[in-house]
Parts: sequence; structure tokens; C-alpha cells
Amino acid sequence: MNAKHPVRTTEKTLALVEELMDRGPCGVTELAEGLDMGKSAVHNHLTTLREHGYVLKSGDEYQLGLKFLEVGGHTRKSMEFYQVAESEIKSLAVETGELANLLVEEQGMGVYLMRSKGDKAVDLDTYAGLRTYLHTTGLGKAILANLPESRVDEIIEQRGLKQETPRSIGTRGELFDALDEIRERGYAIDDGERLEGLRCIAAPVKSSTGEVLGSISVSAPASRVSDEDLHGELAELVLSAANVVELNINY
Amino acid sequence: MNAKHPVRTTEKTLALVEELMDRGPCGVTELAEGLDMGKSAVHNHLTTLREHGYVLKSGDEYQLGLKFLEVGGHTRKSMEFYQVAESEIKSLAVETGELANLLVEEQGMGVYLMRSKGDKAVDLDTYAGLRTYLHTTGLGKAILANLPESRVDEIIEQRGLKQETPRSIGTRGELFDALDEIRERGYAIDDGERLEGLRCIAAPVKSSTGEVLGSISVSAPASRVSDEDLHGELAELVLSAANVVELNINY
DNA sequence: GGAGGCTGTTCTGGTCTCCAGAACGTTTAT
DNA sequence: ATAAACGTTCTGGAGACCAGAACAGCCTCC
Repeated sequence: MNAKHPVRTTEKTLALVEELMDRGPCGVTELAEGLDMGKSAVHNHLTTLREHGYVLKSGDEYQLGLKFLEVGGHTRKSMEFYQVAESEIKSLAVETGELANLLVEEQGMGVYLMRSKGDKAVDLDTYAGLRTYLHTTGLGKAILANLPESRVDEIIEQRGLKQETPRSIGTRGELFDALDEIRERGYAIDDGERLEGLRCIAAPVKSSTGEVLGSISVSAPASRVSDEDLHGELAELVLSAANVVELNINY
Repeated sequence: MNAKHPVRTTEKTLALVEELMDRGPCGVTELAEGLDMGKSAVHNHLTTLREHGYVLKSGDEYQLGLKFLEVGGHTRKSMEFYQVAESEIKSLAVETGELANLLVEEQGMGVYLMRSKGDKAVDLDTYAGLRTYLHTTGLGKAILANLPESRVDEIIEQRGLKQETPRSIGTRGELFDALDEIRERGYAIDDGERLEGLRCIAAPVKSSTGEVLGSISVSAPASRVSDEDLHGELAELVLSAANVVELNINY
């Protein structure tokens, strides 16, 4: 897992990118101080990134460019799972009028592939590409519930069980109990665990070999979703969408 | 513009990323040959990128990870123009039933920020993040028509006037004539210039200071769009959408 | 079955390059 | 005016990147 001979110069470039992402547009000096590097080094990295479209300069400020979106968009587009699920997520958003989401697991984290807003949908601070801990969302738990137990332990080891809110899962035992329940029921729910007042229902998508490919969810404010809705019509719509994706992937 | 002291190691990393994007999942040896580098160097770069989530490994193959989408998605989300235009593009897709697009200029190229499919929409090979030459699309020409003449010349100089199809603009004179017409009319059209049988109508979005922020378009197969539609109802819908975005941006 | 051809990975040290720090040219603030 | 910030350029010595060789697995094929 850990590189035997890491390329330190590349690591500096990546640190610079992260710093720019956190700070937004800013100057050379500020970046150099934040990264504990000399101004000239930061400047050299910035101009190099700029020549390749990864960084932009306006006036005396530098910021990230859309080249990352090009590479990321291309990567996403080449994923069969995304291609197949895209239209289904949109339909789900239209049918429910709420926010529909698509998540995959990567390196022990959940990555949102897309979100689609229905006409009543709440506007969360999620976006395509955002990473989350798997144990803190319904989408993530739906995936964890369909991974081998050993892999789940690996992920706990690697990423920990960060408690984002008082209600989120904090121990291995709690998590495995929750995953058992999800497997039995076929879908996961999140009742304000990530965000107060937000309810969420998520279903896994599995390949013909039983491997989990990702998960699909609908998020809605608790005020609009009763328990009967959640476990009734909403569950049916989400499960049905997941099923359609499964069928289309496996032909 | 050109870096005085480029960081060569970073340039190698970026070349590796591009190579992975072009080839898709592949092994160390193949990459090393394609890049004319030693296997060990490629391996070191790959493991470094992997530790930061930019590259994934499955079996003996390496491929790009979704970290690029995270950075790119974050960059896009932090653009006011995107935030404001997103819902309007979706509405436009629903109203017309066709494919609606959002483009911005960056470093002399057009970058698609998003596309939204209506229920009849054709499925083009565009995706969020894709770069195109500005002079080859209606979206790009709508932007060029609202840039200072000197900037347009800079862009021609930097990017050239690549002729993607026999119908696309090939000389500076042709381009400036086309831009004059667009300024007069208020919107740009593309009648099969980029793709045979595809018609496209695009309008610029300008800030209160008159600076062009990007452009909005609808693409549809020629079989569904008569000349009267194109310059009538469709033009009105696109111009109206652009106008709404302008109003929302300038408050 | 074992030899030979592929992989990806590790190791090494000589060469190339990255970068701290100093100096410069501008702009802003006092 | 003066000072203090900024971004940019320059330099050479310390340091790291990488070609090439060697290793450890796979396969395939007589």
C-alpha cells in the first residue's frame, strides 16, 4: 500500500493542489506559508501546473482550473456503472421530486458520482466527486452491507469510524449490527445521522456475480417523509431503480 | 506564459495522467514504453499518485481514480456562474426536451460545465469537463463574439483554427464575419458544423459590466428542428434562459 | 516440469534538478 | 518619500529522481 520510493516532488505538487482547493484563489506567499515551502518553489510548481491547464492565474492570484474536471469527467464517463445508472437516477429524482444520489466505493471512501434534483429537492452541500466516510451515510452503509466482512474491517482500520454527528455509528459492533439489519431488509436508511432533519433511503446495486457496484438513494427533509412513506412507497421506488440498473448492467 | 523554471518531475506526472486517460487501464510496462520512461520511474509515480487517490490499482493494472472528479467537482461548485446557471439549464432541457449545455472559456478553449438531457435528447459524446475549440461550436462562437477582438486574435494564435469537419470555420476572416453576425443577431447557430445532422443554438451570458461569463445552448437533430423553430421558439427559449441567468448573477 | 518469457516490484548511485534564500521590479500603504 | 508588501527571477549546493540491473512472481509451451 505505501510507496517504497515516493516521488517527493509530485507529493509537493499534490499538496499544493489540496491547499488551493481549501483556500480558494490566493497568492504565492500565502500558499508558501501554508505549505512551509519557499516562495520560488511554490511559484515554479504553480507555473508548471498552469502550463498544463490545472491552475489559472488572474492578476496576482492563482486558482484551480477546470482541467481536473476534464480528467475527472472523463474517468466518470468511462465507468459502465455511471453510464447505466445516470438516466435512472434522473428518473428517480423526477418521480420522487426529491434529491437522488449515486455513490461508489473507492479506496475505502464513498464518492458521489452524481446527484439529481427533483422539483422539491433540498439543496445539500454535496457535489459530484465529493468523498464521505461510508459508515456515516445510508448510501455508504448500503455498500458496506454487501462487502465481505474482511473488507469492512480493512476499511474500518484504514479510515476509522469518525463520528460526524452524535447520532452516527461509533463502534465496530454497532456498525455490524446495522449492516445485518440492512442485508435483511434490502435497503439502508439514514434518519438524521448525517444532517439533522434529513432522512435518506439507499439501496445497493450488485452485479450478476453478487459484487456490489455502488448504491442509489433519495434524500428528503423529515417533514415531508413519514415512516410509512420511508418504508413504503419511497423504499419501493429506490429498490426498483436499483433493480433496473442491475438488469441493464447485466443485460 | 511559459514557465521559466518548470518542475520537470511534475510534468512527468502530468504526462502519465494524460497517458492513463488516453489508454485507460493498463500496466506499468505499456505506460513506460508509451512515455519513453523507465519502468521504475513510472512505478514510483504511479504509487505516489495512488497514495493520494489519483490512481487506482486492480490486479496488475493501473487506472485513474475519482480524486480528479473531487477536485474538479469542487472547482466547478465554487463557480458562481455554474451555481446560478445549473437549474436554468435543467429547465431548458425539460422545456425543449432536447440536450442543453453550459460552456465557459478557459485558456482559450471551451469547457463544458454541464449538460442536461431532456426526454427526446440525443446522446452526444460530450461530458462535463470536455474541452473543445471555441470556433467549432455554437457555444464557443457565442463566447468569442463577446470577447475583445484582441483576445480573439490571441486565442487564434494560441490554439489555431483546427478544422474538425469540412464545414467548420478555417480562416480568421470567416470567423470574424461569423462573429459580427452573431453580435447582430444576439445568438449563434451551428448547423452541422461539429456533427453532421446536428443543429445547435447558443446564447452568451454577460455580467453587468458586459464581460462574457459563458454560454448556453440547446442541441437537437436537424430532423426535429426547422428553420422557423431554430430562429423562432428555440431561439426565444435559449435567449430567455440566458437572460434569467444574467439577472440572477447580477442580482 | 522446468526453462524461458512475460509481468510488476525493489534496489542502487551517479546525474540532473529542485528549491532556500537572496536580489529585483512593481505596486500599495503610510 | 519611504517602507513594506507582493510576485518573479536567479543561483549553486544538497538532495532526489530514475536508468538499468536484479528479483519474484506469474504464465505458456515444449
